[in-house]
Amino acid sequence: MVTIRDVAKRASVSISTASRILSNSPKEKYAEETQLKVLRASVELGYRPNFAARALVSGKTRIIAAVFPRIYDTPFTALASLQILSGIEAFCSQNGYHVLLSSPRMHNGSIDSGFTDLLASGYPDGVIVDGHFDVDPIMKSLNRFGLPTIVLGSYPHPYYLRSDNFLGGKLLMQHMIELGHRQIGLIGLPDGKSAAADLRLAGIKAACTEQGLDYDALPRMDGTFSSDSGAAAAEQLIAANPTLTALVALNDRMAMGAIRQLQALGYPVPDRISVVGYDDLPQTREFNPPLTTINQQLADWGSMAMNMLLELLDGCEPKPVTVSPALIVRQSAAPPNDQFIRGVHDLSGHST
Amino acid sequence: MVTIRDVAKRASVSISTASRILSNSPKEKYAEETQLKVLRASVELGYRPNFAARALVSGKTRIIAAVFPRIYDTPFTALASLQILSGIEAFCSQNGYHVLLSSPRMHNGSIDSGFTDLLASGYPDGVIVDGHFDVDPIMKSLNRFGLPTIVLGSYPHPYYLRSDNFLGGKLLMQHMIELGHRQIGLIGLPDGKSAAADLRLAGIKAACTEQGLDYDALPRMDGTFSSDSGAAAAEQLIAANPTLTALVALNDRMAMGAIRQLQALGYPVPDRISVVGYDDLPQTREFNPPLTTINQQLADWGSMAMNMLLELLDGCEPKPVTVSPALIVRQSAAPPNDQFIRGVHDLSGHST
DNA sequence: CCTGTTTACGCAAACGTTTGCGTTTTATGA
DNA sequence: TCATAAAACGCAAACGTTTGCGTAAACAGG
Repeated sequence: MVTIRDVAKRASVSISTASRILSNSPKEKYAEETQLKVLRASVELGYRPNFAARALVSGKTRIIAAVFPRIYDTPFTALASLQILSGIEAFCSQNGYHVLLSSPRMHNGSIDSGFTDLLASGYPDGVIVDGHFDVDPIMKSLNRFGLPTIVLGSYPHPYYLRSDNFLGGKLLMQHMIELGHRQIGLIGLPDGKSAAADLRLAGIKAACTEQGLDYDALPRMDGTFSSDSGAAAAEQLIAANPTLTALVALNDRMAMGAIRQLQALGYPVPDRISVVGYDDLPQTREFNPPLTTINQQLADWGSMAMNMLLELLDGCEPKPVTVSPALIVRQSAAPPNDQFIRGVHDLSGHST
Repeated sequence: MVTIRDVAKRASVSISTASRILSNSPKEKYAEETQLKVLRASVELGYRPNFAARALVSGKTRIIAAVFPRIYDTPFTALASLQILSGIEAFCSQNGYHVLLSSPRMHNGSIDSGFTDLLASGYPDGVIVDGHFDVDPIMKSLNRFGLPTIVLGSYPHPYYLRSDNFLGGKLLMQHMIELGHRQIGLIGLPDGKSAAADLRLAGIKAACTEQGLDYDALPRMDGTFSSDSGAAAAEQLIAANPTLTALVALNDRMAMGAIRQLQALGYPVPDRISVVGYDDLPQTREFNPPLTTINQQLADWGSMAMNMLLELLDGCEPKPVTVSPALIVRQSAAPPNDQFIRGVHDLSGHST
């Protein structure tokens, strides 16, 4: 291994001079000739600063821990997490940071000791936690060690980055109402199950109120996030309310399940009934029909979170950020089709 | 920060004694009383060894770099990568290692300098590279720094971990033949495009030869990995060969596209025609019908790769591993159905 | 030519560990 | 009781950097 000592010797300067030139500390000035000597020696020897030594003296590792508790459990949310991770990593590699991936596992109630050791050993300079799940024990550990932390999602924390789920729900419902739908079924989630879902529903309600629709009169069926639960909810909703012209699901998976079920029952989407989702999962683009949904701009989250974290590392107080989602109009929602509505009872007889 | 010095002082022993007891070096023996004193002092003060100092003196960081070049590009292969990553991380956290995630980006032809800096700075002790894509420039960098490396996939390397694609293809084809299919269409990939695909085809051919089927006579249409290309291939195949009773696709995405297209054209799967894929993507389970496919045991790859890497770090020569894939029988393939075969021309008239 | 200031650079301590070797204490044997 | 061996522990160097401070050289003004 070629050390800074070797470089200094070859350039016939002292170690401190070499160090200062190589890490171009801003304050000091050096003769141009000296700089060149050192720089040349450095490349000739292929010098690479030893990171451990740097970390030891500076107290900074330039490592960021990305804590994504359940990234491996559920393939669907995993893709969303990956989008965020991608942003984090891109930002880090451009700014000389590195990403340590950590997915702490629960060991009969308490956290994986590997995780706490990681935090305690002065390893990462800062942490970005995916707070979309229940991360209470994790946050407790983090607080204990006082590491600069940014939280993604709804978990309460002074430095958060989250999506405006209220706005998202509102945008989605506004779109359906503007298309002309009045008979709208909701595929929801049980109240209190997910903070994000509750807010989306609140947004939906707000849109109704604004447009003079009675939210409480809308038929609603709750699912469990999964595609199958969406399918079941759709079947029950349409059976109980044959005049529905639209279904609003609180996530894409349930929306896709609903569409598949409706198609199987002989209800073309969107010709007979419109269905929209929420999340803009990658596969919704390849879905048939491509899904109208809400995109949370996850691709930008990584760099935004890192910017906040770097502020925090600089000792500043970053402002928490609430990201505005965007409506993505594709082909699973269309204006209600009178022809189908009149023929609804005949049509439904087709289904097996 | 509480250092080992503090612990030593509180236990009134020397630093070296404290160090040896805390890092329980095997050779030395200490009076039980001393051990207790030190251990007690350690927990009372909440001592955590400083990782940078350890790394500096030992020359080992206990960091493993997981290099997944295009993990963020393609959501589909991303899920496979995540499965592997999950295994790597689980193994690492159980063995006191940490995972540094790196997805080097190409910058007009040459690699992201952040990546090479990472490797050169003595950061990771070892590297696991996903060699399923074109990783030539990355491997060049790695070789330059001589880091212990394990390669996943078909990229040529002394220490590899790969799937037996030949066997997978063979298992898949055998299954179709055993179900009774003889009129089988292939949804392939252009020869030479992917080493894995070529081997899968070779395995398919071998199964044919064994069972007395003329491989070269099988109608084949090549796709481009994507769902849409699978749909197009299926449509052309069935149009040109109306007596086909089965389609074998070289990956799940094309298989799923094919099924969707066939269903849209009025060919029920698997009643009229069977379709199988390869990869066992997570979504194939929720697909309708659930896909019969080949599982590559990716969940085990992480720990296997890590075992190889640790051997390498110990100075041993790990044996490269070829993992045997497994046939996953679900519901997208069934025996050929004579009734449908006879009525094939009538049925196809139904499609729009 | 002398004093004072700036510029350019070097000395050495410090960061928190590990570890080879030396030293002290205790146990062993005669 | 003394020599010897074994056990238990401490000293100090080393890992590769960064950085506060000191110093020599160059330069300015009088």
